Amino acid sequence: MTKDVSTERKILEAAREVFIQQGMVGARMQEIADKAGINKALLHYYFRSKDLLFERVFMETLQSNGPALFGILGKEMPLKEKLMQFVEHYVELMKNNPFMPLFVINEISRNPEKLFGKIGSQVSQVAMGLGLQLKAEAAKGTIRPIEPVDLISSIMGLCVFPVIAKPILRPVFGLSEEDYNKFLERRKKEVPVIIWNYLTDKSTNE
Amino acid sequence: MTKDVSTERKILEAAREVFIQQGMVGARMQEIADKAGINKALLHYYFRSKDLLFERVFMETLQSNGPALFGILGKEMPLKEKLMQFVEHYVELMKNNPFMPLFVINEISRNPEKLFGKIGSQVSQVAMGLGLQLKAEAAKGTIRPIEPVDLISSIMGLCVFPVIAKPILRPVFGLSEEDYNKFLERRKKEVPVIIWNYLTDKSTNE
DNA sequence: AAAAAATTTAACCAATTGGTTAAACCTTTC
DNA sequence: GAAAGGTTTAACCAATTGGTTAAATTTTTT
Repeated sequence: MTKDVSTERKILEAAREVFIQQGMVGARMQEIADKAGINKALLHYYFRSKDLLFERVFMETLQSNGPALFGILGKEMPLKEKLMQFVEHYVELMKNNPFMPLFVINEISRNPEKLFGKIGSQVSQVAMGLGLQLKAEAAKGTIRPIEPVDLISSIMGLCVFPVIAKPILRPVFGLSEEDYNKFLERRKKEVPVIIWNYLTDKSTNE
Repeated sequence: MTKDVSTERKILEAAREVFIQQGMVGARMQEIADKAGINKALLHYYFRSKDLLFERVFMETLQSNGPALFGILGKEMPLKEKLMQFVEHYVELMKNNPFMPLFVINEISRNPEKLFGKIGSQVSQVAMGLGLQLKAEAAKGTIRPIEPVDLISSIMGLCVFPVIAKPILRPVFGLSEEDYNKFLERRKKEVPVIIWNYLTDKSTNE
């Protein structure tokens, strides 16, 4: 069954599922083999060790999503437009891969150095470009002065929390699955409003 | 050494450190015993199994922080005041326990049911109270109408992301430890501003 | 059809790990 | 000083798990 898909891909898909749900430590090679419809021997025949397999899956996960997402911030585009597009893409991405953010955060926390050499420099580049735009806009007086870290942390925090905290939020606020989905959709509109309000507000607090 | 501290407490402190840094799956009983300055036999003599020990540590973690923190939202107090106090406490709490948020989120994700019976109902109560206040203020026209989930998710997301994403943010934005701490301090002031701006802004977007 | 590569089977190994046991040794309590 | 409980030591067990091996079988390539 599904013979047209290469075994390597079947393994990678299976591994991705298991790693994302169980984490690197919790994942079992046997479970990955089962889910891929093969046996452990063949699994090791393709990817010599658990570490190598994980490395591959993790990097694929990042590379297949990171560039497109953060690329938005690097485009030549008005700030507000960037903001809306980024949030839309980011929330949608997480809606389709709910386990991803926690997975990424966990594994980066477990091994911060590994990451930076690979994709860190690209993101840094984007951050720098964004920084210039923020400075220029602030000089024109169209937005308040702000550091890129502050802005990106705010945007991502607003988007990511509802997803990673879903198991807490749903019972505490008594949300049905449908309620929760509405809530997520609301974020797509509201997060840009929150951020844009903040950026363009002239009043000093208090 | 430190003989006045009961062995039970020494174990719990050690276990807390190990669990928080390694997670439930990654933690090793031997490491906990070592860090507590005792041996594995005694460890099992006090807490029969890893599961029981973890249960105890996890609940202590929640119960020693949750009520005080979310209690703020339940107090009789102007919204803006709640907002500022909550953020101040929350960020400070995480500054002193940087591994806690990721730990809590992970373990709740691993086992959502276990939590709700214990502290979920209290938080629900607080959420309800907050909901009434939000409705009353919105009726008076002092803030925009908003659901408690939306508000709390926004506040917590803005506070928690800088902490859990620290290993990403620091290298990507080239922050020194000092820079990062300044950044965190900035959050204490800025998060309430972001939220309050959003709540009190009358303009419909675009 | 022959050669090469992919896949299965099944047994096996070594290391780790949660947990146990039993005897001895301290320390405190009564 | 006897009893009881806390603590150590050290060996041990069973289960899990990452990884290996070798031979047999199937599929693909040439």
